[in-house]
Amino acid sequence: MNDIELEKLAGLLKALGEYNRLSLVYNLCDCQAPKNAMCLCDCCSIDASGVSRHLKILAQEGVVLSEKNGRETTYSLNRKAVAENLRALANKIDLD
Amino acid sequence: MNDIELEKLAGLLKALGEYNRLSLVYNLCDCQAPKNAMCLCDCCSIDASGVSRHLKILAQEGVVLSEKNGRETTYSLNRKAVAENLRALANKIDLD
DNA sequence: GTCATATTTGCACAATTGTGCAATAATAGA
DNA sequence: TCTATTATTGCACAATTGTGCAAATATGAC
Repeated sequence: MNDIELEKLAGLLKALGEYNRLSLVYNLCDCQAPKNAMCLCDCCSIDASGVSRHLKILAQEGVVLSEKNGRETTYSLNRKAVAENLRALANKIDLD
Repeated sequence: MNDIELEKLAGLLKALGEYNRLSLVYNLCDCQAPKNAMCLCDCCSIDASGVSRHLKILAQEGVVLSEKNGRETTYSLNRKAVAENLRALANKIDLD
């Protein structure tokens, strides 16, 4: 693991390591279909602009995938990628 | 997963989500025996006080275990606990 | 076109964070 | 005792972060 990859992994963990963002991720875990931002607003205690910014960060770090449909943007978890990164780190720390 | 647990998990991820701290963790991954702080200083570009603070944060979040032996404190990864948390999140995100 | 809905952005601000340097504490060894 | 080593803490400061509010943007519905 080189510096760049480490930096990238740190970015992912940092994105997940904020309460409201992790709440968004948990919320998205349980839904099959992508959700729009308004819908995701309900799961955390901040206003729409804050949710928008958090979703942007999550998208930048590859945690969520966003798709613009007309006037709404829907978000879904980038499940495989995120899980893979987390498992790789877990295995590095503790092979079983 | 209730709010408290989510907060705790966010704390763990946040602790891991900083470049120098993640470097410390990676460094500890590869060593069998606990390392002292001076030794760990070599793996990141900050001074001893910074390393001390980062290790304190990692210890608070349960990432590392510390043991005071005379004038040195040795650190080791809390492997099982950290890996378990990461795998639990990975499974939540992408059950396979 | 107008209006309503969904989202983003600009601005401000308080709070937190990461860092270095110097001082301090704690302790082993002479 | 004195000295060297290891680690932590106090202070300062720049940078980043999370947030709300208001304005702006985009687009669908009419």
